[in-house]
Amino acid sequence: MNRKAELKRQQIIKAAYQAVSDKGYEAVTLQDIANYANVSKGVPNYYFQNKEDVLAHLLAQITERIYKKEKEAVEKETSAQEMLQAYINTVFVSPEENEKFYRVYLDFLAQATKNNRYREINARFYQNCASISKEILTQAKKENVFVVNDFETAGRAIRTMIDGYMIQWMMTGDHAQHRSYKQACYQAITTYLS
Amino acid sequence: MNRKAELKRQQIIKAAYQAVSDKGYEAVTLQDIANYANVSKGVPNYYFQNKEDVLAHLLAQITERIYKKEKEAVEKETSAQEMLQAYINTVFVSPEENEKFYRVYLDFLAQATKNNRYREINARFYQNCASISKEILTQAKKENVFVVNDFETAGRAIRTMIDGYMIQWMMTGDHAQHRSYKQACYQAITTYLS
Amino acid sequence: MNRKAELKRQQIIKAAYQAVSDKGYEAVTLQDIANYANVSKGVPNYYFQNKEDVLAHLLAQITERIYKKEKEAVEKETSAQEMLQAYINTVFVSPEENEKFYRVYLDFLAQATKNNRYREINARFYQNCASISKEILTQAKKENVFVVNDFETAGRAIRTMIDGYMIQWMMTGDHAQHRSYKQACYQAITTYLS
Amino acid sequence: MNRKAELKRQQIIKAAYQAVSDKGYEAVTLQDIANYANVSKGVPNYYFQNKEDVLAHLLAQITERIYKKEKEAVEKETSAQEMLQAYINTVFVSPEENEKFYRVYLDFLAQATKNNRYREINARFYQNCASISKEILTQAKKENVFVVNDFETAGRAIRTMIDGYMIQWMMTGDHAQHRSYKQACYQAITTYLS
DNA sequence: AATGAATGAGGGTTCATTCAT
DNA sequence: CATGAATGAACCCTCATTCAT
Repeated sequence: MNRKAELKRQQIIKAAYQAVSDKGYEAVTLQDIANYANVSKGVPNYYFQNKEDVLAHLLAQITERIYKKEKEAVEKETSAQEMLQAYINTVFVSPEENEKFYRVYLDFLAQATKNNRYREINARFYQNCASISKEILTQAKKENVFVVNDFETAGRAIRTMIDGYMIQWMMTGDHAQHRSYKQACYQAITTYLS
Repeated sequence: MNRKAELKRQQIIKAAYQAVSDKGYEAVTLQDIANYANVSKGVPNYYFQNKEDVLAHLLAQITERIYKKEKEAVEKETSAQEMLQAYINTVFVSPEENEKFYRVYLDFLAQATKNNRYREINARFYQNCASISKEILTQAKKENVFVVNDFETAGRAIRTMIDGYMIQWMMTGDHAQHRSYKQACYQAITTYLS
Repeated sequence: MNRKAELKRQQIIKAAYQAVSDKGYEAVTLQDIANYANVSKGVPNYYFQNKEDVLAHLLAQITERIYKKEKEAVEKETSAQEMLQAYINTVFVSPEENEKFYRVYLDFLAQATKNNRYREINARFYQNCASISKEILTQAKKENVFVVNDFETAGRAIRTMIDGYMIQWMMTGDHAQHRSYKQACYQAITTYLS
Repeated sequence: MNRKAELKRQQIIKAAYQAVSDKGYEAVTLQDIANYANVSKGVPNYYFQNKEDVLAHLLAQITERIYKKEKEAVEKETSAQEMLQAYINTVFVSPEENEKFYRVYLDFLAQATKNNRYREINARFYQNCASISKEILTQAKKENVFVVNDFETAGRAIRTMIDGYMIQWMMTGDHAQHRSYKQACYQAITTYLS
């Protein structure tokens, strides 16, 4: 039975992702989430403590998924250059998906400044991202491509540029510029690492 | 009379700044703003069309102020190195002020993905920031310190790193690390430009 | 379940009838309606789109009910004279009921000049009233009592006098004069038709 | 000085007429009235006790004016037929003016069922209207055109038909039908009196 | 386990009224 | 006299949450 409950929770979180992406973090209602999940209004409250609890689980899940996708993509490659490229490609996957994810993620970042639960979830995400950078940089060192000693600092810089460029692209509101921001991001990172 | 009204509007915007910083964009109420301004509930609506109007004025004002401060600080200096240092110093002015500003600013960035008015205000801010970078890079070229040809791309990279590092620092929630993030940011920019 | 909901809607409309009759169309609040229905504040909004929706349903219902009552009463009779008498008797049913209904109905008439939805509901009511008059006049023609050829004109005249006398009686605010206004109305109509 | 004050009051009442006619009794605000009168927001409250006081004076004034106009028009004529015709012509003066006046007047009638002050003002208006009818009927008796003994009853019937037809016309919302309702009204009255 | 009716706090907004200037 | 800034009550409406079924 616990198995069934977990499925239901997944269904609700998935619906919440759609709902928040479409309506926005502040505009979304539990009714919206229930509608997207094709369940009745009381269900989200039945499977979660309250609205914030649903959204916190959503944040935890989407950051976890994104991380796994990025990690997988990077680990498929062998050379440092390819790994970095794969990383960036997976982050800048497509205008549509990026818009959807970052709309939600930006809302969470904004909330996280006042909400410790969100902050902690995001901290884990950052750590995970750092581990990806570390993998790439370790390989780069082996290959003697980028010679970086302080993995932590460089990893932070990489994520900084990814987030920074993504936000700047989001602010343009222009899908057509997605490719150029992606390239600029890749360029900036390699320039930085060289 | 118009003078007095302008002062009142300032008072309300200032109160809104405090209120949004404390409660967050979505949680703040007109009652909160009125309370922070020590006026009655109806006053914000008397001086502004509606809640969004108050907040849009707030965004416009804080971005404008930040820009002017940064510009002034940069223009006081003569060498490119000092200009960049002054820029970063002004951006990373203090944990307290940065926390206050970026709490509000992050909220607006999140909103801007769904609200054109905010998006436009932010676009102007980005342009202004680009003009500061340009000034620095122009001087750098003269001095032959950083040799950058594409000012736009480099300017974007600079702002990207500033925002990126600031957000990462915000997510730590730790005032003590402010200095180290500032240095990392400076380092990353100079590394990138070299 | 739908059955239950319909009952609830009826309950709210009935409460709205009382509330509007007591407080007036413009003065009545959703809170009033909720109070009269012995439900909480949110219920009217749960069963209806908004306040106007409640009131439009109220208008539609009371005009429909009045019409049906009048029609039934008229169709019970056989001679034209009796039919007319029954019509007038049903319209001028009692000071209490008339006061209640016309308080509400007058409010709606006043609103109808600015609100198309109300105007249309009233137009249907007028048509229904005209059909009653037509039935009476058709019978009268058979009996050779009143010889009227233009049913539409005469029907309009009948309703005109009914509404006109009723409003004049309302303005007296005097229940005791109800009978005399009813008689005057009947007299005026028969005089007009002869 | 009292003279000047009276002028100001007139100015406000006139503005209130325009404002109520345009916005409706329930929608009109003191700000609207002040705007139409080209005075500041505080003025209506300065010259009248409160909003209702303004509106009560408005009702008293417009009914008085209408009565005087009707009376004058009737007294210009000599024969009973012409007097009645002049009466009806003055009442049904034009679609525009009638719509303006009756929009306001209907609102007042609706209010009058719950507001004694309005009721009394309207009662005086009805008396005045009755006196006009009486004049006409007196002349008619002299001429042996309509032989009516009970002036009060007949006068009431006349006003009933006037109000009734006017309201029915208002409900059509159609300026083009104004003429036909006027004729129907005249016809109905003469039929009734014959 | 799931529903959805019901609650009621709290939001933004409007506006009559007051009152210092 | 006149202004219009300020007040705050009251409106409609939304929605998270509860709970009987």
